[in-house]
Amino acid sequence: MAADRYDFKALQDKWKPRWQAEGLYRTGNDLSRPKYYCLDFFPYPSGSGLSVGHLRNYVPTDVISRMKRMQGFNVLHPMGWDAFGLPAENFALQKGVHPAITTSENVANYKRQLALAETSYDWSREINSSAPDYYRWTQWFFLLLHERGLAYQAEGYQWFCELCGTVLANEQVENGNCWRHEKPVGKRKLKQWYFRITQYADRLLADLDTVDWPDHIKLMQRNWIGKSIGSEVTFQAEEPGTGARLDLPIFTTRIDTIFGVTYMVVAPESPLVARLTAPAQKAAVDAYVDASRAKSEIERTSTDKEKTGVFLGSYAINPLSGDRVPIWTADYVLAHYGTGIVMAVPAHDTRDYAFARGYDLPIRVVIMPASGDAPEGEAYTEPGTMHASGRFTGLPSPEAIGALNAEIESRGIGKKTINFKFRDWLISRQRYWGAPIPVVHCNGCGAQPVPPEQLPVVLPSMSEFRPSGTGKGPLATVPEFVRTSCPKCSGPAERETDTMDGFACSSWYFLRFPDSTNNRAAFDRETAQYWLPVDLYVGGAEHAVMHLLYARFWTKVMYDAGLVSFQEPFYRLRNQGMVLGSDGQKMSKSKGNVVTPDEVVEKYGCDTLRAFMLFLGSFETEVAWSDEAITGISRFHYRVWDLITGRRDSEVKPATSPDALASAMRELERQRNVAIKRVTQEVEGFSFNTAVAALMELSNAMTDTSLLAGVRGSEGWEKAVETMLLLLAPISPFLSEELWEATGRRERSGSVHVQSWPTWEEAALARQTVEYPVQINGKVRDRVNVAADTADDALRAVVLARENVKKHVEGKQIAKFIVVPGRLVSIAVK
RNA sequence: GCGAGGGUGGUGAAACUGGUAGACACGCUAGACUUAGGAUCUAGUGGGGAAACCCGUGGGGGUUCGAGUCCCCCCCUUCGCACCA
Repeated sequence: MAADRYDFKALQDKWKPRWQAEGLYRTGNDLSRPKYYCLDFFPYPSGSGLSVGHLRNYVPTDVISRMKRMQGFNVLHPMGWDAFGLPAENFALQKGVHPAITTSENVANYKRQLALAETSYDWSREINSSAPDYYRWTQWFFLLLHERGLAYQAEGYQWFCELCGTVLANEQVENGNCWRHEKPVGKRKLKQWYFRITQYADRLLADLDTVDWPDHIKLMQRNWIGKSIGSEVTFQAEEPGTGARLDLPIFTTRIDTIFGVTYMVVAPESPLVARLTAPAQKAAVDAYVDASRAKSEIERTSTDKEKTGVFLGSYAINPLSGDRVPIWTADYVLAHYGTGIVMAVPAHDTRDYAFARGYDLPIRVVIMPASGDAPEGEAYTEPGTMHASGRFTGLPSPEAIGALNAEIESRGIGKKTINFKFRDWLISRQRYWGAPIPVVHCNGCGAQPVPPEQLPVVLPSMSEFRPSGTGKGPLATVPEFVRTSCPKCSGPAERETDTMDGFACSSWYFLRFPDSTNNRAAFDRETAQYWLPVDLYVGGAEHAVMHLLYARFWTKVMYDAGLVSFQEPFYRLRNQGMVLGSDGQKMSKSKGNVVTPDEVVEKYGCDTLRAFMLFLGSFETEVAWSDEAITGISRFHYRVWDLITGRRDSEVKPATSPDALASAMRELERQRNVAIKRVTQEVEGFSFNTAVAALMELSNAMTDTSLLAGVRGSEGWEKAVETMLLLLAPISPFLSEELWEATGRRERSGSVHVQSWPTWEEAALARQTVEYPVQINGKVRDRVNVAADTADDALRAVVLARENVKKHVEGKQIAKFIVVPGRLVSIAVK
């Protein structure tokens, strides 16, 4: 038998090198077997290393990968590094070391810590997005998007933090503040590269129906895309002074309220403001426009703030009612949504209502509620019956929308339109640590893509790469990088000096793992065809929109280009909950509540860390770390050890009768089958905490049984031991392997980790006798034990003969007698 | 404000399509063992009560033989979005 006492340290030292030598975690190349691609979100290897919080997803995906391997799947479970990007660069700046160096140090630390948890990654497929042989292909995808008209350059306002001296990505602006300084940021107008993701809006929306993702994530994407169906209608305005006619196109989802328009609003940023301002109003309007530009985004968008605006001094004609209404500018209208111009209907829009009340503008009711009168003191925003709306009066408003759309279309002044809230993806960064955008600017030929055979455009090694704050990236200061020749005319030209958003790197990395060393293509089509889409994708909900939307977009572009045959990259998605410190707060160095895998493995061992990560609580909810609760798992491992190594054999007592022994063994066999079913289904269904509980129940049942003489060594006992170790293998790999060996099984059939996953028999789950609680008028009054196959009539007779039942039924009428098979008996009396 | 989650013992949590609320643990209580340990084992542990019973899943109503689960109203809380016309 094995060592006397469970010694996790010794087991780790023993098995780690053996498994490595045996190549236990290498992905199989037999493409005829069914595959399972289990992927974790692409991590940024941060300087602070892993806390146990990071293991909240790495352990569960590892457990599933291990179970799937045992179930006969060819499993791809890889890991790589999202090493390009602002966090990596900022960390390097802070340390005063080149990001290539900090990145490789951080990666080494991450790998060391992941090894502590014995995650079964196939490290031969490791990738790093900052390596030239990776970003070469990121650039290649840029060219693909460019070739398909999906990458373009345009002037745009971008967040700019004066304190950082650089532009910021949208995701680095939190509530209008810079994430590093918590100071409001403004916007600067710069020429930027964009990806035309909005062209895929409809498909990004529709295909959400085809994937197995959490509903709230789908919802967040739907809201982010923000599809709204409405109408575009052109109003006519008169330019003050010249009297020239000006088109004022507006977007509305409520064209049925168009007869209620009492004024128009143009966003302050709109160039139309200047043209529509009458000389008498110029001073006031200019002051207003300047003031609103100076406002921070929070001030502007806060909903409870009073709405402000200025009359331009000009008027527009409502093409349907013929009304002449004043035109205002007000910053509650956003320049970038719809046309940046709004028809204001105070009677039926809460914002217009608030504004109209503030500036004493007329309110005209044109929709009546189905019952009663229009509400006083607020806008009526529900559908209703058309009122005071010319020939449309009397129609239900949803019908009127169709009729009005037909009307404006036939008159050529508008049409039904769809609008989206989200915008094209701004990908240029005036930063150093990213994939250079593979474009060359030529005076004669304009912006030219770098020919694919010239990739990668290598990021030059620089010692001074601090952002300049000039709106030009650090690469602009490297003449050898900038100076080049035009791929088209061969004349002198300059390289683009912006780098790509880090999200570009993570938009295709899942395609690289199946074929991570390919130097002829980003991926091999046949291999990709076999492995993709990803079967299970696990990570934090903070990427609900950005990364998951971008990756879906790239996948669809690849599909359109005929490169892949699937339209969605991630079939099944799950988000883990956060692990808080034992004080219930987010783990952070400054709070001193960070728990690292290092200290836990040192104190309790890898198996206990793994099982405890699963046992903490349900997978998707937030949980607090607990130093006390982990002892429960630790004890469980000790108990399993003692149970199987027979350390408690001295306590064995003879069975009271042969019957008692036989029925104990039957019960053990039932429990064994229950455990197989529960662990299998609960791991599959991400209910890891109850899967661990199921193993504890099996262990408890085995403990009870093992104390009877004649159990140990019996066939039934050996089956139970075997099942226990197989079910435990994905969760506690060291303990199960050691016991597998100690019981002679490894010698016969190899590692526990290469065994077939056990299966259960449905018939073996049934108990021979069933205890029925008896409810009388909803209260449990008695319990009866009967054979499981007792017929309802016989059961009724047994129940009614019981003293406790008689007591409650006597002298009353039995209105109902309900038997829920295997569950309970319920009697209704009156 | 809008949208989506969530409120269950002293604690973390279980509970399939409406079917014994609290599985599994932590903690606690009592006992055993003892080369005295923050170890291990045994028993108990939702609250009240000697018991019969009564009460109990945020609060209040309802449907049902039966409600943590379904319906209506309200409170608290976390997370998204935040003037999207």
